[in-house]
Amino acid sequence: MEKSTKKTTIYDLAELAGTSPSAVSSVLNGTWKKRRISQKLADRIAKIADEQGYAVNAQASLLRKTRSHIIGMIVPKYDNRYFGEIAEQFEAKARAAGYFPVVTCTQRDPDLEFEAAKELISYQAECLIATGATDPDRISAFCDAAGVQSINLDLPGRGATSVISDNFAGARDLTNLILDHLSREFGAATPLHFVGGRLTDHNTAERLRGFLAAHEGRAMTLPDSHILATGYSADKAAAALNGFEPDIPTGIFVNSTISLEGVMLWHRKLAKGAEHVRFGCFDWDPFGAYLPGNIAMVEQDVGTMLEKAFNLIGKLQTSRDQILVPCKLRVLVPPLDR
Amino acid sequence: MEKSTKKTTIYDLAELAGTSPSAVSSVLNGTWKKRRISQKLADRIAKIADEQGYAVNAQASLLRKTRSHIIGMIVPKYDNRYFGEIAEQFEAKARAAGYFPVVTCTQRDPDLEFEAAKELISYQAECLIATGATDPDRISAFCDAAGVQSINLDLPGRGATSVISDNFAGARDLTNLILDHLSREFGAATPLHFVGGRLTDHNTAERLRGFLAAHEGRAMTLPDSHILATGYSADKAAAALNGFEPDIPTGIFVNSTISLEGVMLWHRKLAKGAEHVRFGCFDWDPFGAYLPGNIAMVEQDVGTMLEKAFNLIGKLQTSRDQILVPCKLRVLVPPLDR
DNA sequence: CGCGTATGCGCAATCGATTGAGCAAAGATG
DNA sequence: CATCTTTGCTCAATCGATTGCGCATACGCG
Repeated sequence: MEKSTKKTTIYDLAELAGTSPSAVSSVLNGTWKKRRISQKLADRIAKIADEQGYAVNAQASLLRKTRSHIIGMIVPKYDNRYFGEIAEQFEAKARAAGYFPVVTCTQRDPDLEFEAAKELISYQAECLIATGATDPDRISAFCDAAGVQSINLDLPGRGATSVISDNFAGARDLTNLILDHLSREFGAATPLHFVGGRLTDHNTAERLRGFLAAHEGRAMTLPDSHILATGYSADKAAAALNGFEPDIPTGIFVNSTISLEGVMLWHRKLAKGAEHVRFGCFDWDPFGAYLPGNIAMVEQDVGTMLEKAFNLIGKLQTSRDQILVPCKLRVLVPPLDR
Repeated sequence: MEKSTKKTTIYDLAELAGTSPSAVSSVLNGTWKKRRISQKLADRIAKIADEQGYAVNAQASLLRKTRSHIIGMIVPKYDNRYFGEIAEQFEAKARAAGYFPVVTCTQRDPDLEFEAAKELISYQAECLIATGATDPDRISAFCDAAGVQSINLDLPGRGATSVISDNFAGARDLTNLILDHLSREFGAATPLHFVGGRLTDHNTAERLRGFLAAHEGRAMTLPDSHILATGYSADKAAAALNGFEPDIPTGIFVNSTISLEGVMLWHRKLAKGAEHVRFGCFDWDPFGAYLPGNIAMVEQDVGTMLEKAFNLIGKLQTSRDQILVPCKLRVLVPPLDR
């Protein structure tokens, strides 16, 4: 056990084993059979390396090699289960495919996103998956210039192939489900409220489109005042609903779990009428499923989305397509009789 | 826009700018003033680098430099808000301190944990924070051998300084709170049930100790059957409670949010008695706060824990201390009159 | 003009691992 | 014994950026 601060290198090991650095290198990276190193020497080197607590210097190694096997992902937040699951499954799938995954969280900050992307490219990432990026096109443009493949996940861009949820269909189905439920439970349904998200954001726009389509399909006209796209913040969602005291059965389409937190803040403070509020949420959370009044949640199909994304890796991207992945509608209430 | 697959290097830029690689290097890494490069040449190089979409090769750069500024973290899962918050705050604090954070998720798999630690050390990480590691000592031993500092977070080890929550005090306070609440709301309290976790696990052991201490403090004897440390799985927690139909006011100490999911599974299926079940959970989840019957949650103080951990970085660890960080008790019910 | 100092920049060694090429010795073949 | 093949290993160039050192040229000053 040397106490030197310098790390052990293959040159140190070579000296200890009385052999050359190239022999050490090939033994430790598994190419020794190809290089006709004897089993005996290989064993000796491996033993010494183990004793010395040797770890290869990835910087030196990767500098020489042609491929890094690094694959990067940018994630905006870890404050919900969706991105957590994306990160976790991404890492698992990447490792299974022989990659070294590096995930970095960029707080929905466009500049940080870009910096992080640049850093990942500096580390010679072979592919970059930008998840929920605020400015995906800037990232894909830089990746293009650097000759690195990029893929958009969750939010589409025009600079690279995008794998996204089918927000329109998911939102339409969820809206229909809430409306149906209101009719069955209370005998009639009135137009829902739409809470959360930003209208300039692609996903919110698509979900609103599905929301409106469901209402149109029933020839229901939706008052403008029912659309409360207040952004991604619990407080803002709660503030937007503040003062709203539903005196008839009422349904709410909640856009994202963070908005759901806001809706719950409002809901629990309702003096009256809380018992005939029903809602559904576009996004899944295990505890969301147990909230009083929650009818259904839309779960995005993370596994399939990542599978599609991984299938794109290495393939020449011939188009800037959007790959739509259907969502799973999780119904939380027992079916009512009709 | 060259279409070559090879990446732009400082040599390419030097040629384009009609200067030397050393000038390019110093301009791009900010040391050009020290090297007395003229503003004019610096501007020209910066412009060309920008046009070419140049990104420094971190491998080459770090190989030459003495410090990597990389700091690694190992996280077991992203399936709850706790670890998500740890990862997010770690990255933010690391960046603020000028580090390049790399977080990797190891699925509670001891071998994967070790492999990931080794990889991070290969990348010349200067410090490794092992969060909730299954086998922290193996990791710190390897870090020691490689001359890399390691810190344990959330779960203690004997090989490195550990920053952990004060599980004992948190659990004792939560238990007392639930017992108090039962007394006030229903006039009397009976011994609680303890659901979730593994008794061999340090945190569960400490929490159980706090749980028992609170009962002892009231001279309550706890039947062995009340301790259901069924591991970290919602299904197992639900199964352990299966058949339990409380006919008197009942309190449950839920150890971790994943167990809370199981308790809710059981609770919502109760034929009767659900209305006098009260529980508290050791761990925080925003939606957990809105669950019917939930009295309080214990939130671990992630910010302070990470602060303490960051304060250790670079400091010579003179001891293998445990640094205890108090938890925050989040009371979810309005105070009852006495 | 002569000498000292400041300015601006390039040369070449270096970091640690990888890898094509090649050399020496042992073994096989006739 | 001579020649060819195989075995086992080493040499040295290389990846791209960093950095100590040193060489010009320009400038200041008496």
